[in-house]
Amino acid sequence: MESLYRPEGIEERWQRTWEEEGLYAAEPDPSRERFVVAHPPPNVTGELHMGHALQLALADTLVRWQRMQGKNVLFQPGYDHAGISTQNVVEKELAKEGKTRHDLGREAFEARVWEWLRLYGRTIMSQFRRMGASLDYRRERFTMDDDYVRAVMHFFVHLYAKGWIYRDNRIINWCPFHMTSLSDLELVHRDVDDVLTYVRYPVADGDGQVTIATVRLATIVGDVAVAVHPEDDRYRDLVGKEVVVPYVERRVSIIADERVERDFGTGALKVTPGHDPIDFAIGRDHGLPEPMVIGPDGRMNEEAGDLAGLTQEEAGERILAWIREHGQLEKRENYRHAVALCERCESRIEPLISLQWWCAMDDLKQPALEALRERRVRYHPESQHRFAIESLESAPDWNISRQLWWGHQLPVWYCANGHVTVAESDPDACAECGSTELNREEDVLDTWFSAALWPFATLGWPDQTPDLEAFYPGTLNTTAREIIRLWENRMILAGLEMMGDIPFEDVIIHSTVLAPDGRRMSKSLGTGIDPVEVIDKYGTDATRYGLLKMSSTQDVRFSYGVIEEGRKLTNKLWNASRLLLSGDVDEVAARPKALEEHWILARLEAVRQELEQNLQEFSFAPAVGALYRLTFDDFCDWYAEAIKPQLYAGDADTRATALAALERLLKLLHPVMPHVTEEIWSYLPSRQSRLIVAPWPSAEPVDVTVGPDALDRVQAAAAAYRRSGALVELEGEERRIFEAVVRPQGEPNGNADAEIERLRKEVARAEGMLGNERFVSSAPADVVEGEREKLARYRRELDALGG
RNA sequence: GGGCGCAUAGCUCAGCGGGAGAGCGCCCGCUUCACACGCGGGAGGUCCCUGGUUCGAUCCCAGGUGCGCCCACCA
Repeated sequence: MESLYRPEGIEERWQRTWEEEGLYAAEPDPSRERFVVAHPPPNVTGELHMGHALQLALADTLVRWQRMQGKNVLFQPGYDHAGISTQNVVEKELAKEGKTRHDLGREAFEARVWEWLRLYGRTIMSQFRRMGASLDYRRERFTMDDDYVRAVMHFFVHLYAKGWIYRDNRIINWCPFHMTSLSDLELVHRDVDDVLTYVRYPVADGDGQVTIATVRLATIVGDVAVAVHPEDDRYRDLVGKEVVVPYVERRVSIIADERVERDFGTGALKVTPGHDPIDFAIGRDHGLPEPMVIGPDGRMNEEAGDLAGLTQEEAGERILAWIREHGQLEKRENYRHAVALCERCESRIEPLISLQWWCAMDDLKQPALEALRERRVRYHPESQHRFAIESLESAPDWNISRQLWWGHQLPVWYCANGHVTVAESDPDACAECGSTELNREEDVLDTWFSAALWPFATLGWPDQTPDLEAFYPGTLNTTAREIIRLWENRMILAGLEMMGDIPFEDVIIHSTVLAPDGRRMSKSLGTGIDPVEVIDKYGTDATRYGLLKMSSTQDVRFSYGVIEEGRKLTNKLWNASRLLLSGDVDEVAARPKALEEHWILARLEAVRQELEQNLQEFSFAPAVGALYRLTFDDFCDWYAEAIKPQLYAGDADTRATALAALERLLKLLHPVMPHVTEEIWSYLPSRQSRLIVAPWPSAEPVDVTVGPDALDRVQAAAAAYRRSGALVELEGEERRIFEAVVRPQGEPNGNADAEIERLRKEVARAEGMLGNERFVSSAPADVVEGEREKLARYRRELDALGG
């Protein structure tokens, strides 16, 4: 064993060994309690990023801990086909060849996606392995697997039969690049500099005018009304009258609607139902026509008359010129506001009316809301639980159709007579008229529609498989904040609807890892840090440690310092075991006799409890902090130093006990740092199995006759001596330990006077507090008692120093 | 505009009613037979501001300031 721990080969070797020996494998076993984590399936085209790395570190730590506790663990891996995202990647490939998907046609394009995936996709699991993630890789699932597709169709047909899936013409978010609708959750908003134009609409049959403000002049030709707030005194008399829309010179009514903001612009809103969500809602309620003047390509269409074929910008300029000529321009002002963009291509979203498939949420979400309110499913931290409930309560009907080619095609067929047939597999004839001329709906489903089934479709559902029986409902899920509405909530409602039970009990919403400068990690900003590079440099164990240590707050800045801390911990542990494992090693048995031996076993037990408490509460940062202090301060700096004389003297009991202590330390560290601990474990003569499946220490009761505070006096004396040369008198075992640990460090710096001075100040402080009657009478008894004990100890130490 | 969160040592962050802490960085001393990627010691802080509660507030409450993330149909 060399003195520097080198993780490279060791980590890779254990990852291979664990997997080959089947130690990640999960099989149904009703005799054991289960622990099931359906890990979020990454995009099939994806690469490991810091969010994945943190997610894996958190989940795998819990998984390994539970496995050591003897639970039947299923840690489920797999991929998501990620509709629009994957299609985007392959279309970019095609673009390099100067082709579009339309050049290939749908079938050839789909074949091309599969081919691309065969060559370049599904590579992320090897990176998951490098994170040490103990997923049952034999069970890898893909949301486009035949069985999974069957599950998705079953889900759709079920919801349709209940009347919860319907088709309707509504305003939707249209991406003119991808030529598809998008849900609200697939948009990003960004501030842009725009111009707000104030345009006068003359009142027909009379004097006066109404001025409206708009940033989209081109949509004027689609205006069907002007709306004002019903309680706006400025316009009260005009409601019911008509105004003339500029350029098209069409007469439209002035209507009253509460959705109009009185404070914005002039308080008058031009109503364009075809191209604005609010206008659409107002239009529907007032029974207005819904002309669309912008086509799916983002250009003006035939409805726009002589503007047809122009871009919106060009059309806007023509209209502006017309308005100027007619003296109807009031003013133009710069205006910065947020616009909606496609999250994949950042094209500006066109709101337009389109015939789409929808999933009604009102009934579907009720059981999920109940489960959340009753806390049968719990989000952590608590603030996210409230957010999850609120966002589910307000969830609108879900646009589930996408005009893409990559995804689950809707199981819907149209016959020549216009009837709709919905079936799990290709129907021979129309369910209504028997027509055999059937055309399948071309749209595919929103990726999240299939993802909602992940916890049970991965187990063979809709078939009643042994796996489904054994591993549903699951236990835990981990995810990022922005995924709550897209995925977590939908898994809960799908699980309750189809399985009659929740998919998991706890959801950990983990931190967002920001770049070291506090900005978002993103490739486009150049602020991303590749976890694989971090692993290459520091090792997987150190990276896991660092990520866990960072994970305490909602948003964390990535810090190499914390990863480095983890690396030092692996190195320290490595060297401590070199000390304890050198020489003749033949026995591992806790036979504590000396004070420090009892003490370290008590410390290990105390930290075991602290660790369990922290992990149960998903408080990872305090957990790894406790492990660090245990290893460095307690195990190495005190215990190992204290036993050195006996160790060098060849005392068999000391060594056997030391190895037993090391064994327990390795077990506590293993969930966080699996590789270095398994490597050291392999040198222990007593080992009967791999550390990964060794029993958690709680199964081995330790005789704790000496408390964790047994070395307090020695440690205080050592601190005083090192700080000032003050020699507190110690006797017997305490003196022996003091000399073993402290003396080799050389002579102290200062002199005893400084220590005496410090102790006097402490005595004065404690006396002051205990002399305060309000404190003694109102503070908790244990606090007062604690102060008394401190005072007594300070006085004793002062006496010992002759102060 | 809404929600959530954060402001503590030069940096990254713990602590969250009774002594202000860790890691890194910095300074000093140590080639001590596990580790110099180490050991020991040290310097360094109106615990963001203003009020309130309390015998006592970095910690609880209210308000303010600054920052971050998520969400959002004021055209």
